[in-house]
Amino acid sequence: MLIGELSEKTGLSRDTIRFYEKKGLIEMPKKLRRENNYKEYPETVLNKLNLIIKVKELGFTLNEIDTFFELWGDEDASCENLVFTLENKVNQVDQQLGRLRQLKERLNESLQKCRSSECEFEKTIPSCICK
Amino acid sequence: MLIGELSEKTGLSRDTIRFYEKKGLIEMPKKLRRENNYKEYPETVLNKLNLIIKVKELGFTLNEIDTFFELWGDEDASCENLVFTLENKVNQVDQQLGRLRQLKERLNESLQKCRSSECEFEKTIPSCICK
DNA sequence: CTTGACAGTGGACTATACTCCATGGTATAC
DNA sequence: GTATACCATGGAGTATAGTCCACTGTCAAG
Repeated sequence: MLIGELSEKTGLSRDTIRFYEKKGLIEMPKKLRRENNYKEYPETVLNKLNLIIKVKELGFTLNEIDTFFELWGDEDASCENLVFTLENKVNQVDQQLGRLRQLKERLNESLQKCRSSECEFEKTIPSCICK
Repeated sequence: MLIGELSEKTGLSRDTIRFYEKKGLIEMPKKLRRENNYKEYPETVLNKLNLIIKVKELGFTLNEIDTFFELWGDEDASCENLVFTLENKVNQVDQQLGRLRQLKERLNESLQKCRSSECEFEKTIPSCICK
């Protein structure tokens, strides 16, 4: 199929598909062209793009997805590698959650100070933030 | 003081200070120069940079900080505006927390499938992610 | 034939927060 | 004088994930 059809089937823009191709996430051998040099995208590329979409939804970056494919994009792919990859991402998310919780605490501390009239401005600098 | 001293006192690089100045976060009137055209940064700029550092630690972007200063960078500044600003940021953080929690759930769902041997590869596509 | 849509390629742009590079001037120590 | 560090300015580069622009070619419909 041509890129327009692929775009429609995946919901990705043509530019996005070209971007992924340029980035190496999908591969098109030179011979997969029509006579007018238009690219004939095979079903495998459609499948791969759908996978990219799903994996991106799970919070993976394009670079991570690239590494992802290297790890288990072969015929020998197994769920062991995948478990490892997913566990790593869960860890990342946990760390982010931790950081956000801390940030929220700090914000609430400053808020408390502000609300309790302890806050004052010294030379446009609010004490609830700087002390 | 010169930019090197300011850099040392704030922990920010010279380039970062110049970047903030270019971005308008700190202001240097043209007349605050030495005879050799070197900039003479007053104490107020040091104070402001320290505030920027603190506010960035609270999760605000530089653009947000810019708006921040407009709201309560005047002599009439009060904690009312500040409370509003901080509450908004807490809300943002809460939303991010929500998104991350959902993401974690989805990851754990895929992980569960993977671990339970329900997972299989169809044409390099793992079913735990695509089904 | 003309027009409009589609396809291809390469490059620039967007947003964010810096960081690096190039060039030229200033000041100090050897 | 030389070397080194500091200062100034402007512009490019980095990372990420696209998006837009310019140009050329192809194809189908009017």
